[in-house]
Amino acid sequence: MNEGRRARVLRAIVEDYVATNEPVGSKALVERHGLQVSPATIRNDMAALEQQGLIAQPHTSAGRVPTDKGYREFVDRIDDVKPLSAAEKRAIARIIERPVDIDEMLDRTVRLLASLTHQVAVVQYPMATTTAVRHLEFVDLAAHRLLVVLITDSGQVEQRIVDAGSPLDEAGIAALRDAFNDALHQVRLSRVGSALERISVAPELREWASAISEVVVDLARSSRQDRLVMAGTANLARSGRDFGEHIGPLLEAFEEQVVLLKLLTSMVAETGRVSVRIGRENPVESFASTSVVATGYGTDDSEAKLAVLGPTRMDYPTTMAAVRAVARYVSVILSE
Amino acid sequence: MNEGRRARVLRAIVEDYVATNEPVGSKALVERHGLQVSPATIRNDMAALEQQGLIAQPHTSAGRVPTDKGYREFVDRIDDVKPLSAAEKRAIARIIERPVDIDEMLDRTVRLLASLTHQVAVVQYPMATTTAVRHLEFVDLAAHRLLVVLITDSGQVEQRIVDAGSPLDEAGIAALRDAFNDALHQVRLSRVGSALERISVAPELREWASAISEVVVDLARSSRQDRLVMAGTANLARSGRDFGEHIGPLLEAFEEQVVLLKLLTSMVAETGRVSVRIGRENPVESFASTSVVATGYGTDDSEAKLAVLGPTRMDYPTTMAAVRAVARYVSVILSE
DNA sequence: ATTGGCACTCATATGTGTCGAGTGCCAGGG
DNA sequence: CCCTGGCACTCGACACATATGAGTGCCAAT
Repeated sequence: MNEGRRARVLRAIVEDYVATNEPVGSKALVERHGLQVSPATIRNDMAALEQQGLIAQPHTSAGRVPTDKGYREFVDRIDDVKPLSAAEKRAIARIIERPVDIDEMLDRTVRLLASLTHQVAVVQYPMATTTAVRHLEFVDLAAHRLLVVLITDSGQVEQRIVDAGSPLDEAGIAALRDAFNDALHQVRLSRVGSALERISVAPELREWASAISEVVVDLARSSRQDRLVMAGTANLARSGRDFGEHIGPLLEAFEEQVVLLKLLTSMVAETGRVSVRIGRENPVESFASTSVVATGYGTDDSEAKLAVLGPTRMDYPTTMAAVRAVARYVSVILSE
Repeated sequence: MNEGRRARVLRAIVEDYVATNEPVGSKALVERHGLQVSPATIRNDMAALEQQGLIAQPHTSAGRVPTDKGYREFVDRIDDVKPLSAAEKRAIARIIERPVDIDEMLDRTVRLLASLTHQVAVVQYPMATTTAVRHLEFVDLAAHRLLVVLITDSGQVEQRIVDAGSPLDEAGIAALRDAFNDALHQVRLSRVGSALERISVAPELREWASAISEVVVDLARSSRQDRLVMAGTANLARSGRDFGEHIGPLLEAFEEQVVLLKLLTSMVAETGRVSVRIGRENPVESFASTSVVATGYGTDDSEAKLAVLGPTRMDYPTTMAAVRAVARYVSVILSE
């Protein structure tokens, strides 16, 4: 039995099924793909593929459909990711270039990715590991409450409210502001914790200082890293059938950013490499018929992930190409 | 023909239809609602109601279904909004109280509203009209680029990048920072524009100053007002059928925040009053079978809107009660 | 104004038969 | 050993007919 042809058959089945969303039979296969053998031969191959668990038939005497394992095989065999068309490349460059700020850029990026792939796109906020504290600002909100604003030299701004019980006057705030800025100016986010250990303030400010320290450490650690932007949920409706109608739990999972974040970080994907999780390969039950195509982006010192989510019956080559291309463009822009 | 009973019949039809999602017939009505008349009588009433365009039948010899106009009548007749259960009230108080910051609070609020109503919830960021500038911070990002951070005394933080072509050194940044903070400290957001007219800087900083001014004015004007938080899209899947399967355009509209914002602001709703738009009453085509229950929240000087979106076939009393209650609680918290 | 009776409508469910795509298997040929 | 053509078989999809019953509108009687 011809080994190379069997691989071609699998590829053909995946492609046809993705294109038509109908189980593909032996006859249609030879016609649409110019295979130089008879349908009967293909049937034998298909029987073998089914034996290996790569394809399955929805019911007796129907065509074959790829299984998760079949898609996996298919994806693993893609060696040269097909490049995007020139038009698409231009679109990417045009849309992403010259962003107003980070939020704006991520927003555009995620929309772009969604519209390129016709799927749901997700982008994680990037965090620069070399990012350092630029400035801390304290704003007196009302009695007992202080707004802490952390500005980094990569242009991120984080804020949180601190409430330490005892009142605080203008002079106190000024003293704290100076103390913290002295201690933290130009300190990397990853070192904020240790830098704060040797901060010294007047005794009556101790309580506030420790409360603030706690918050600042927290801000520095989780700075945006735990946020996601998403777009393209409307595309879910179009490909609704593909999820076996279990679209509800999926939408829920999408809203639960924690789940998505976990999923993304669990996909190792060193930058530049596109990794794929297919259907039940995902550790989440509601993703049983969902695939995730993810990759890292950003520069060495500013790593984050972006991904596309869609039905297992998805155009993997195109999606992977889009994900890779967008990640590269964004990385370039970010490194400037 | 008994006038009062006819109103009761309409109410009963709406309630039953909302509960069962099936056209309701004359017989079932008398049974489920203990009306002391025969089905034939109800049929006469129904004929009259249909005459007025309040109800309709999907096809001959099926039960009746409320029309948009019917729902409208029903909603207008709700005088005393039924209060929430004690348990629900406690849940609201517990979830919203003691927020870490505004973002956190709005996030919680919108999720709460979604889970209370089992619909999609939307909350607009509040803007205090009396809010004033607390501090402006300029961060040097790279050559030619400056991050402008605006901090208000209500604790909002806004940022944007300015790029004015010519380089700028540390001293220049410091000069600008001082000039702008002098001019704007404690100035209300609504007056930022005029306050900036009389700012004066060294000639070589003119170009930068005007670029920055433009950005700051923009920040002050649109400060967050144009952002929405949303939750509960998963609920769309559950009530999918109700939208006649046209769920796609709906999801699109939901992603297009501009549309939603316009819709919300077009619903006059003075604070404390819950207003309802039913189906085609909405000026947006894709909302043909969607209802919006909205209200204002916040204090006098800090107005914004929140709303619940769902199928026209929606439990209006409960939804309206939830919207009103949540708006009140949030207003109280905000005013502190 | 209300009621019971009655004929009528029509969406839905159920059953039956046909059709055809697709399969598995087998025996024959290169 | 692999490929091929042939053949019987399976079973979903579709069309069609029929039965069911909820619900209606109208009318004459109260």
